[in-house]
Amino acid sequence: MTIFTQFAAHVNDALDRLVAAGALPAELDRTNVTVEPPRDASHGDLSTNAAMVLAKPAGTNPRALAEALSVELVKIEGVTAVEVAGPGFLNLRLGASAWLDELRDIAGSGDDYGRSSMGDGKTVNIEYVSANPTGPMHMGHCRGAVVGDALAALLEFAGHKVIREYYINDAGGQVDILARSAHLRYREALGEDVGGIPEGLYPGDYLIPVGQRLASEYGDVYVTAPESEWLTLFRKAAVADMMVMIKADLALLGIHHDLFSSEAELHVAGKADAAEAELRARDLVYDGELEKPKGKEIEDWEPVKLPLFRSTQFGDDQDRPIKKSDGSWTYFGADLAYHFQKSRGVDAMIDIWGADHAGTVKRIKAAVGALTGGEVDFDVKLVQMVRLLRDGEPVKMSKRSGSFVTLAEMVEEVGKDVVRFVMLTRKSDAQMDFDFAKVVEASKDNPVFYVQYAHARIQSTLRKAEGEGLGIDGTQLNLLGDEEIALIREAANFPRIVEAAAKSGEPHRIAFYLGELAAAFHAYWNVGNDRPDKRFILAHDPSLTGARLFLASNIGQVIRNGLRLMGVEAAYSM
RNA sequence: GCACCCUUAGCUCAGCUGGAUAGAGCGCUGCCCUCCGAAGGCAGAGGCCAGAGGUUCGAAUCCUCUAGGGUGCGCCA
Repeated sequence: MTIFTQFAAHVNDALDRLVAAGALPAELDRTNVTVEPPRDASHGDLSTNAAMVLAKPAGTNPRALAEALSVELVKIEGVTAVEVAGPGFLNLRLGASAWLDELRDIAGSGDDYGRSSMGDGKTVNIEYVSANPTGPMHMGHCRGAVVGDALAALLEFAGHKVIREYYINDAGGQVDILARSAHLRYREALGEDVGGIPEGLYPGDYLIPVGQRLASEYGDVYVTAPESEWLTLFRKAAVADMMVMIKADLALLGIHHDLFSSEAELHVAGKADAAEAELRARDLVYDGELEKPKGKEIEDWEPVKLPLFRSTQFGDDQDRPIKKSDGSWTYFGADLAYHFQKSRGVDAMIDIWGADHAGTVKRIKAAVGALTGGEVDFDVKLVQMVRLLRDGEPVKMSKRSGSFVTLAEMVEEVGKDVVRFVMLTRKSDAQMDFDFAKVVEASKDNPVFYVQYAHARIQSTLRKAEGEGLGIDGTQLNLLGDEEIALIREAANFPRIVEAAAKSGEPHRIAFYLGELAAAFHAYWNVGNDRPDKRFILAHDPSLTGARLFLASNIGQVIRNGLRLMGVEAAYSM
């Protein structure tokens, strides 16, 4: 229970008393009643919109209801003043003890401060990364990976049971190309001069060891054999190697999935057929012809009869095929089956996709909704592209096809924590720039540095105090004054931010919140520049020092909790 | 042609799912360090929230249209 939920309950009780007194009808919908800190701190500690929300249905006006409610609110313990303001806001002022209690609560909860039961133990499957198993992770995958991972941690902290899943696209044409590329490297490993890598195959050097492994395992058995004899075998081996590489890349970012599911195995298990049968039974799949696509000249267009999903019923501009003319599954068809399968036994599913797949969101949501009968919440979160810059100039990609800035290179240059933090400093549906020079700058306009610096400053202060024989003391918190309580007020927002971020699926809010908390801490710190009596360590006053160190240490706790949700290690020195 | 995302201070972006006088950093202006708390601090200027309608006690936030920018759009993945 936080200070906000606690007083929300008190406000609710006060409304009950008005109902009991006959001043308010009993059956009013109170879901829109909020008890929040006002934006402007001068308005008080807490603010409720109860009078404005309830006045109309109660058949009265906001000001009158506010006056009546204020009489009840002043009776609440801890409330020192109630004002009716503006169009009918009720602003509450709290005594210092309410905030000091919250500070004690931070200390008592420690790593669990901010944890919420909002999710009610519901199981959420979150699928993210799911990069094609054809090469190492590159920077394009990075943001989705970080956002997905942070969201998973956030949902877990907010009371959900979370399954982190990676969907391996190991059944499409691109893994056949991978197999052929591996075959070429295999021949190369056996001493053949293969020359350059032909157009249409993956040129990356990372396939060389795959070829070597295949060579040592099978000798020259498959050198001249027809593709049909080695394709499946090589594909499987190459995909396995790629996944080892991808997992290693992800580990560099501290990302570990609980579940890796394979598209190929899905087909073997007949899941796609089952999904198709289900959809046909509901007349959501039929055999029909596709229209010729607009806006693009296609020379070899021929109408063909295909099994189509009725996505136009759900707002798509045309029905979409689930199988190709050769009878194999389209990506959409397989994806549909995949979602059908993973919807079993979960309460909600979230996919993190790159914005380039935006066009397919509608149809997959429609299909999943139809297959699950709307029983499972399903959301697709799109992550926009990242532009890589260095000192404001776009980073040049190598001209050679198949070459890109890899995730490993990014992490190597700036570090895991910087990559993770920066990727969370924008709303995920807005594009962002990642400037290699700026993200490591030690200055105030670099939020990574600014937040870490606050934490490091707190820790070094605690170390310094210890060196002077002064320690944390939470027994005389009443020595803390208004400026210190302002800091507690900021820290106390953390649980609300966690819930709001989890509910909206927006982990970036944690990053921005930490920036604000750090700013509040630095501001307080800076008061000590001019006024030595406001410094944390006062050799002549161990009691006040102890109380302030208690405050500082718990601000540090909140920063750590926030950083942990982002997957970032807190710095203990800079 | 169509779909999705974006448009808030000179620049880069927040804005707590509809609340009060729209915020932060950078940049700009003016002040503030002869070690030990200036990789900084304080104050100020700067806004028709792209535009137009609508919804209601109340809109940057929700709906519709328009204009810009981005991404994507074959049975690819």
